Amino acid sequence: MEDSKSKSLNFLEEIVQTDIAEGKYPQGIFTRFPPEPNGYLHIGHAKSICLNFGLAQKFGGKTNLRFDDTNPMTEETEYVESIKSDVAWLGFQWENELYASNYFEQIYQFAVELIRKGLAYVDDSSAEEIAALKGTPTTPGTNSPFRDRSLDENLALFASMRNGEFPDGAKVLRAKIDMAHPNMHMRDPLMYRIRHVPHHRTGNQWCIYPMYDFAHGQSDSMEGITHSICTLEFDVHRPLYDWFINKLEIFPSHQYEFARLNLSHTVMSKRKLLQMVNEKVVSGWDDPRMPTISALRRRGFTAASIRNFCERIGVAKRDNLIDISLLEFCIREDLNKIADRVMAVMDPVKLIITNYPEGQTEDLLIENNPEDLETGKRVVPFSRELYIEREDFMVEPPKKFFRLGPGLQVRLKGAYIISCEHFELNADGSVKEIHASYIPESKSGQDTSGIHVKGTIHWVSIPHAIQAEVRLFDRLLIVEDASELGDDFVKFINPESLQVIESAFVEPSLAQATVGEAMQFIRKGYYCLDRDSKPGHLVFNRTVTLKDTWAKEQKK
RNA sequence: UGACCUAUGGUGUAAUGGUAACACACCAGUUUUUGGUUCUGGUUUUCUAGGUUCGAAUCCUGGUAGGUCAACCA
Repeated sequence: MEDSKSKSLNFLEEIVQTDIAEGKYPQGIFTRFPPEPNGYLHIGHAKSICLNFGLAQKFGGKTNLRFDDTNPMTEETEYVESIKSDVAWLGFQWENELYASNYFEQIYQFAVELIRKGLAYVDDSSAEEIAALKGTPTTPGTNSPFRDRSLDENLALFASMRNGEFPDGAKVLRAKIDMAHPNMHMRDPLMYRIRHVPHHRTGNQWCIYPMYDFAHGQSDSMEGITHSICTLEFDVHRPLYDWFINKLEIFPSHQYEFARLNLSHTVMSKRKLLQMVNEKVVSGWDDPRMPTISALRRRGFTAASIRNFCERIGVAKRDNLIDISLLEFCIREDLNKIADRVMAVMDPVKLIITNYPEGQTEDLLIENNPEDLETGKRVVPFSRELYIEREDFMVEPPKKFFRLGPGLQVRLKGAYIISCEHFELNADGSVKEIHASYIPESKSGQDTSGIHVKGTIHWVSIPHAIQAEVRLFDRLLIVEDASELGDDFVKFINPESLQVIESAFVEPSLAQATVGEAMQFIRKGYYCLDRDSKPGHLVFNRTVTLKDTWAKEQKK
């Protein structure tokens, strides 16, 4: 085998491999990604998606996309659409697009069957009463006064529930298990509740809806899901998952749990993400600072980089906090190979090449990507007056400063070596303009000057440059671990998570940029054109900075 | 004062009773017309106490620490 030396399997892959080796699933393995359509997908979901689809792909199985739409109060078609497009964008194809609501009739029949078996009963108690009789983790619960209704009465009452004869909350259907069970989920869990609420798919067809525990396992089973993977908090649900399947004597899907993804410097809970949207701390679900798939996409992350990230974080059962620098590494790794290099000056200062003829323009050819010469070259106009980055010039440069300063030389990327002659200051002491002379025989690609300079800086030609807005994004929170933070987590939002540069200057080739297209602004970072761009007003998002060892050096 | 899950460098993940490794991060150096990239090297690890064994990160027992569970949410 070509990859006999391949990496060791994760614990889920081992389970699948063992099951296959034992011939447990001759029909092949089946997984499913089961989101509730009540919000947008985030990078934590991406982990689950990669796990579910990846598991099936690796072992020749298939994966369904199933919407867990059993709560009509919270679910909307809008979310269904965004979830589908996110999963597809991530690069996965589902075998079937399914909905738990497809199974409402069958699930209802399952419930009737359990009533017939004496394993379910209709309870007239209120939510408060049920909670009161439930006990606590350390004290057993008490049987409901309605627990011993006759089979016929239960059947009739459940049918009436379905027929809409009772208002919301008047009755529920419960499994008859054990009110003293040490696992709270086994203390006669609710199976059905009454909700006179239209459903985004079934409309007014139903007024009773199955609970998660009586829908998820049953849906898995009906679809022949062999390996139903979910996050750790469902671990305590597994005995119930198995109990229903057992008593119903249906296809035995099995549930396995893994630890959810936690990312440093961000929040992941739907509640907190929603809070930021509602409090307008961010501009929306796809504000590029959000950890949602749609935000990452807008920010310039590639699907490949996210898949790669999910691969690298691995999967296990212990709580984890992944450093966001790994995500940043993954996107840099990908973009380094595929992003064309261009020049953009964020904080411009004027540079005049004193010995370059006024009015002259030179079309320089500069490689698009030194990592991939196949990408060819582009034309970049050069002239007497340029913008360079303010931080690339220092009036009193320290020893290890390889850029421009009085008497210093640098190369202008793809152009000439220049020598700084003098500079002028504004009234406030800031640099107004820099005067330098160029060395004609040092032209990039045909340099006969014999001069070697330590630094190369980027630039744009003033008469040719395009003014643009640039949005610099950085880590959302100033704290690593947000898990301990309450609603006041917004206090810890990084004030520099968004900085807008209204007037940056980019090279003219960027007039042709398309929304979402990834590019590297040389020496600055990876960027993409935002959808807010309009003709005459380009808006760029910074996906991630380049690694900056100089900045690190300076902090020392 | 319950049930269940978990414990390996700074962060993750491997090692499936036989030399604790890989990635990120960090630190050096190399390369470089991006202080990017590349390449090389380095620092840093088995929660604890017993037990089984020729041999334990791995198996057993106790302890400790963290997490999950008491929605008519999923």
